[in-house]
Order: sequence, then C-alpha cells, then structure tokens
Amino acid sequence: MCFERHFLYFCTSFTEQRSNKLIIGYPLSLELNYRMEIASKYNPAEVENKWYQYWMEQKLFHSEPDEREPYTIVIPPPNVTGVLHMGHMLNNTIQDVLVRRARMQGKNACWVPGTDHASIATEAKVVNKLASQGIKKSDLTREEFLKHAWDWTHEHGGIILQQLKKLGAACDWDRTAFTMDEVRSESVLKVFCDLYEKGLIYRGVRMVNWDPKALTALSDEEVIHKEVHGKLYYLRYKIEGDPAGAYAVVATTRPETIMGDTAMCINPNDPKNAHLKGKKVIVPLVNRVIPVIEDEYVDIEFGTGCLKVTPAHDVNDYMLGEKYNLPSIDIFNPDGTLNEHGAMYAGMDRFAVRTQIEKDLEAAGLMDKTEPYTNKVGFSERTNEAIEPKLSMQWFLKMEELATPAAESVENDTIRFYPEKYKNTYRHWMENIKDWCISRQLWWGHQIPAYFLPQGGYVVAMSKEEAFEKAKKQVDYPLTIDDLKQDEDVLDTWFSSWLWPISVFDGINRPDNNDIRYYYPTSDLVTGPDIIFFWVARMIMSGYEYRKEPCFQNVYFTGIVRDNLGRKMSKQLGNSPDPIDLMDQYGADGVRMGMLLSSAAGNDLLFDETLCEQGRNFNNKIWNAFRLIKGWETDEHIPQPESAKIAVAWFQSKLSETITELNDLFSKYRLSEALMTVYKLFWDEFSSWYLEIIKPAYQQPIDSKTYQVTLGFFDALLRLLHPFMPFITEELWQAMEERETGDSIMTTQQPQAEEADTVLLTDMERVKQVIAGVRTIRLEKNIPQKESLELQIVGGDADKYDSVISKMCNLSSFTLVSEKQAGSAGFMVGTTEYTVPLTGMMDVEAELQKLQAELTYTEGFLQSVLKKLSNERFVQNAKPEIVETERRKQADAESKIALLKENIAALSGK
RNA sequence: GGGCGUUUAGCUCAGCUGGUUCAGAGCGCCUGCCCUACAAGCAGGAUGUCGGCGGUUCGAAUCCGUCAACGCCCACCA
Repeated sequence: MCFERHFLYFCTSFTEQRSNKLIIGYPLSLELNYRMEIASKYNPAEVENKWYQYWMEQKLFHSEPDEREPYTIVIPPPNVTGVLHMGHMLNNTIQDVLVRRARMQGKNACWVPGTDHASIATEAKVVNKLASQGIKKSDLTREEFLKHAWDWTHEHGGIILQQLKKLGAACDWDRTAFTMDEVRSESVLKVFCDLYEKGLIYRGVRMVNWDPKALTALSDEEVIHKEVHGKLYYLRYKIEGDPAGAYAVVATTRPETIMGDTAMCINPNDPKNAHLKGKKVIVPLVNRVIPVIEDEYVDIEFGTGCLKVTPAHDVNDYMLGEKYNLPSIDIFNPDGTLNEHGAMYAGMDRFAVRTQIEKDLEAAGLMDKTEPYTNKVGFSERTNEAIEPKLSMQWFLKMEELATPAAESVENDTIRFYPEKYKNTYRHWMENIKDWCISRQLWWGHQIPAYFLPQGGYVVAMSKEEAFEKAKKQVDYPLTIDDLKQDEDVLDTWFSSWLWPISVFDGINRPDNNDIRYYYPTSDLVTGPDIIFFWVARMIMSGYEYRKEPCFQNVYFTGIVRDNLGRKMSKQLGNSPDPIDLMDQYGADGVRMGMLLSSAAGNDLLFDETLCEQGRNFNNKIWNAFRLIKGWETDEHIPQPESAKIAVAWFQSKLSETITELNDLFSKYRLSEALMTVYKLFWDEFSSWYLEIIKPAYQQPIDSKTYQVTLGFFDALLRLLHPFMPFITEELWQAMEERETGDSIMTTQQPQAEEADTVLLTDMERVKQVIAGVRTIRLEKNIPQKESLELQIVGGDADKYDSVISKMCNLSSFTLVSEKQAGSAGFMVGTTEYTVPLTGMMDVEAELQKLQAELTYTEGFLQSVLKKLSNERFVQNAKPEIVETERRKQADAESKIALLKENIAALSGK
C-alpha cells in the first residue's frame, strides 16, 4: 500500500483525458480500481505549464475588436529589467482575476502587457554593471553607452513577463508594448512637440532637485523626505566696521554653504536684531561682505532670528534672492563637490567640507556653538543620495490647465477610486499642483526633440530634418543641418508612462484607429497608491488632453505587501519571499489565493506563507471532490432518493444566493471577500453538506439524475473559481468530459443566479443544526458513526427533511413522541426538542448540567427582552416590526424555559 | 506643521443608512477521530468591557465630541 501511494504520487495528472473515464498513462497493469489511480494529492507543477501553453497556443488571451462590450486593462508596466516581487504578484493576480471574470461575463477582455524603460533606474544599473567591468560612463560616447544599455535590456528585459506567465496572467501577449519601442517613442515625441506648440512646455532656469550621484534633475515626486539627525551650527558673522568686533549669529544646518551666501536676512519686526538694520556683515572664513536685508519670511523665534541667504542652494533663499535681486553664487559641481567658489574647499565633497569647516570655524573663533538637531532632508528615490537644490536649465510642463478636467473627473466620480479615501489625497495634490520638471540629464530614455541653433535659440520638431526646415524659416543666416545640435537630455520616464493607456493602442500617432476607438477608455486600473501622483494623476491628465475622455473608469489601489510582522518587504531585510519559489512550493493557484485572501482593497496586507498553504489545501480539496464524483458509477434504474432530491434543490438555491452575493462583492472590488465566499461555498456547502448528503453507500452506484445535476454543480463551481484559480479549474474542467481542441473553461460564461428558495435555505440551516446536535451526542457519548441511533422529536411536527437527517446521522428511526423518555440525551433547535434514547449510557449529572446551563442563559435572555418591552418609550418609538420580533423572542424564550424546566424536573427524578 | 486613515477573538480582518440571539469570518487553538474523496482531512468546541472617556437616543461596535496609540500622505522653517 505504501509503495503504491508513493508511486502514484508521481502520476498525478491525466496525460490524456479524452473519455468520460479517467485514463492515466499507467499503471493500468497494476489492475487497480481506477479510483485509486488519481493521486490523493494535487500536483500543480506540470498541470500549470501544460495549460498555460495550451492557452497560448489557442490564442485565448488574444483580443480583437468585435461587437461585444470591451473590457480593457493596461498593465502598470514593470521596469524592463526588473524581476517579479510580491508587489507584482499581488497586483497582477488582481488584474488577472478581473480580466478572466470579465471575459466570462461575455465581455471582450483585453489585458495589455508591457514594460517600462525606467530611465534612471535602468541607467543606474547599466552604469553599475559597466563600473564592475572597469568602464566609466564618462569614457563612453552617448552611442556607445546606449549600445550597452540596449544589450542589458535585451538580456534582462522580458524576464519579468515570463514570470507573469507562471502566475497565469491572461495577457494579450501579441500586444506587448515597451515604453521605448518605436510606436511609444514616436508618441512621446509627438506629445512633446504638441505641448510645446500649445505653449505648455517651456524651458528655463529654475531651482530643481539635483541628484549628485545620478547627475540629473528630478521631479518633486522623486524626492523622499527623511528625518536626519544632524547639528544646528551657530556661526558668527562679524558686523562690518564695528570697532568692538561685534557679530551676528546665524543658525544653519549647512555651514558648508556659507561661501554661497549673498545676504543675511532678519525680520523687520524683530527688536533683538534691530541693530543690524542697514548694516553689512562679513561671511566667516571667506571674509566677503554681504548686506543685511529684512523680510518677514524670517521666523523670529528660530535660532537667533538671523538667516543666511544662499540663493543658489536653497529654495527659500532662492525666492529671497529673486525678491531682493541678490547675486547667486553656485559653489557646487554637479557631483556634489565644491567648485572654485568653494575657496580652500574646492574639490572636496560637500559632506567632507561640513566636517572640515566646523573645525576651521572653531579654530577661527567663529563658531558660537552647535546643538543636536533633527531636520528633514530630501533623498533621491532611486539613488538614495541627498538631494541638492540646484539652479539649472530644465524643461517644464505647465500643469494647471491639464489638471482642471483631471481633478474634476475624480471629484465627480467619472473616474472612481477604490478605496475612496484616495480621492482626498488626489484632490490635495491636484489643488497644489506645480509644474513638472520633465528633463533628465541622462542618456537612457527619449531624447528631447529640441534642436539648438548655432547663434542661440532652438526649434522643437519630431526629427532633425523637420527641425532643419523650421530653423531655416526662423533664422536669417546660412544654416546647414549639421549646425543643429539636439538637446542632450532625455525625458522623465513618466513622460512616456503617462500616455500608456493611449499609446499601447497607438492612439497618439493614429488617433482614429480601430483599437483605440474600441478599447479606450480602459475599464480598470490596478496599481499601488504610491504612484498616484507619478502615474495615475498624470494619465488622467493626458487622457483628457489627447482623447477628451477619462483613460479608465475605475482605479483599484492595492496595499503594500508587508511581512507578518508588518514590515515593508525589502531586499535589505531579506524578508521578501521569491514569488517563483512560492509558486514552485504551493502552485500558482495556491499563491494567488494566499495573496488574495489577505488583501482587502487599499489595506496593506501582512503576507504570511501559511495563507499560500491554505490555498494549496483548497486546491487539494477541489481535487479530491473531483476524485469522489468521478469515481461514482451511475445507474439509470435507481430512483433518486428523497434526500438527494432535497439536497439538489437546496444547493441550487445556495448556489444562486452565493452568485448574487459574489456579483455584489465584485462590484465593490472586494475580491478578498469574494474569494472567501466561493471558498466557503465549495468547502462547506458543497463538499461537507451537499456531497455528503448525496454520497452513495460504499461501492454503490449513484442514480444518474443526481449524478448529472452534481456534475452541473461542479462545473458551475469551477467556473466561479476560475478567475481566482485558473489552472486547477482548467485541469478539472477538461477532465470532466470530452472536450474539443480549443475548448477552455476560460471562454465559458459565469454561472447566473436564479431565484433562490429562501424558505428552503433557512430550513436547511435548521436541519444542519439538528444534524450537528446528533453529532455532538455521538461525540460526547462516544458512539461511533457506524452504530445507528434513534432520534425523536418531542411533541413537534414531523420533519419533511427527515430523509436528510436520517442519512447524515445514521438513524434507524426518526419518530414523533409526545413525551421525552427517560434515559435519553437531548438538544434543542429553535423551540423544538430532539432526543436520542440511550440505553444504559446516560450520564444524568452531565445532562442535568447541560440543561441547567441552557436554562440560565435563556432566562437571562428573556430578562433582556422583557426589559426592552417594559420600556414604554421603546414600545412607542421603535418600529412596529422591531417590537413584534421582541414579542416573538419573548414567547419563544418562555416556552423554551418551560420545556427546560420540565426536562430538568424529569431527569432529577422529582 | 497640515490632512487622511486605523484601533472588534491569539493573528488577519468583515460588520452598509443605529434595532431579527449582533458580537461575526478565515486562520490558529482545544477535544475526539486514518470512518476507503481528501490527516493538505473529518466531526465537535472555546474564545471578545467592539482602544479610553463623555454625549445623543427607548436602544450605540455602528452617530457626535474628546483623548490615546499606530500608520500613511503632503509641507520651504533655516
């Protein structure tokens, strides 16, 4: 036996299932009953590969416009060189569920996959890789570098898309797009030119967030503010011409920037610094004389009330500089070292200078004091380098105009956010929107289509040729095409992603093509709230700008995947499991279920591997239910037993009721609850109740009527489950009966709800309680299931479900009695008393205790009901039906109490 | 500094516009079971001052106020 089990474990799946009987490759020669041939454990590995292959071959994921209603999702494109992590796993599982379900609702579902070139992230990876080979980026030409970058992209690109296949993603792979492929690149340039023509894109010198490591400007969104424990330095600025050598003290966190000081600022209303008005002070160490200016911006309470003004290196100082026409001295090189303005510190790194200058000021007697201080410092999202505010020439996109329709559409629910709370976040950002710095000093990306003219000025055009034509008209001096020099910078990655829902259907270049007209606006977007500004908001803007329509109808924000201790998953912590390993261990369906079970929309989810285990166990449950059903022999000649008839009618109603519930949950994007609902339907209602009721005796055939209906139920359950667990459901659906090539559960329809018999449903809940009551007695009295029992209803009506109860409880008889007989154990369901006569195995004491406990509880309950009813104001004010139910509760409780008292009296022999 | 959100069983969460025994689910836990679909299982069971305080109401997990803890987002206090 042991050997067989072990052997069979490896022959788990059906290599061929083209007949009603199960045929596995072997070992038929063992002449086992075929029921034994299906392993008792589901093995997902080969099943999953096989069916994904099949779906691809049959082009079941592919969509073309037709007369059906479209359902469209565009994938949030992962970084082209990225690998799958738990966040992707969650995000894409959700999308897959939505897409598969939509298709099974008769919609023409299209899920467009693709990848993002991830300008700065990819460039950083390539730079690192080159560095490891001893190659510096600065030693390469742009062309050489891009060659390396493309090589890297081709080498690593698409790995993540392969990984998505493993989880079952039903993407239309024929439509795979890349933000830097031809169509998308052309779209980006076109949009840039168009916005430039419209006057929305401009170029100018502004204070930007400079990443000294990546050597590029960043948008505000790419800066992450973190608390940093540092010092507040109090520096002495001598007052010019003061004979006594008096000085003003300035508090700063960045003493290394004093070489860039061009003023000191005080608040005009500050009495303690009033003596500085109109004076000049001397910058420490460099001995430059700067004026004292006055502005109410300065906080009198902070530090000494004196502010050093460094217009080149601080956003606020920059604004002061503008206001008072101060000169601006840039003391930094792009890489964060000091330049020639840094005097004796030229060439040193900014942080090294900070340490050094502290000592030097100290030595020169110009340091008043230092104190510990915590402030917020911006860091680059990608390189984690401290941002340096820097004046530089950049390209910007004006946002205000674009934001108006975008803000409105979310406000009025044209575009719905799930969960809704993100509307607030969105509104706040939209109302305070700033222009978007779209240029990056990088090579990997879309090069800005601006061409500089030899004598100043530039033209913006799709190509150099076009630019040349434009330029010729603009200048009055002779010009050759080689005189034009294209801007070296590239565009922010998000400048291509923001067009994604349009550009994947080529709707920028060919605005009237069939695809864009059919698939746009897209239906749902599934993404993380962390990119609501980077991406979601901007897509909405470009959608209105270029299609005059919302780009999607619903946005589902997933939570962040955390570990079971609530920590964010990260490489550094090493607390992030590899989704591929998990899928190998639990099967893709199992992991999908694990992810979904824990993820209420918008809530962060604490991922726990045991949830995958639960998923795997559920797969196994489904698998075994199938083994049971498929193992039955049918016989057309036996009539359908009464119990089966009831079970069928009941489950039919249960199914309908659940389907209605599911539709509601899906409409609210409550996928986690939807899955739990199907889970319970399958496990509890179908497996534990329905199948147990209709199950024929061992090695007995089942009547064919019940059998057929049961297959129908199973089929419906598979279809309900398919969006969540695509692989096992396809495997079993294919195994249920002979299918044609090209058939798939994917292309079947979701089962529809019929009218549910609510009376039957509540009746069955009562029946379940009766059965549980008998089971409890068996357990308490240690009576094996094999031994049949008698069940009596005391003084009640006959139960029309007795066939079900008899079968489930193995009853020899089920009778009505007028009085409870001595020596029997009992229980109550509602107000009806049931008893099981037990000869000689009665524990009177225990029984009495049980009755007494129930009596105490019921009396307490009655008290609370009476209290309500005796309250006149309750009777007056409460809705009549509420009062009515309270009266009913009272009556029920009273009769129950009477009964319990009787029983106690009888038992105690009194 | 502003804004938003969370707090319900050991864990993760559901409880819509106050009122059917409303205090729930899954997991975990406890007890008994290898009873030929499934031990990755079956049957049975226990578990909570619904964060604290105050208010509105005949009635509050649910509405209002307040406090506390935690989390997220935004913000130029050097």
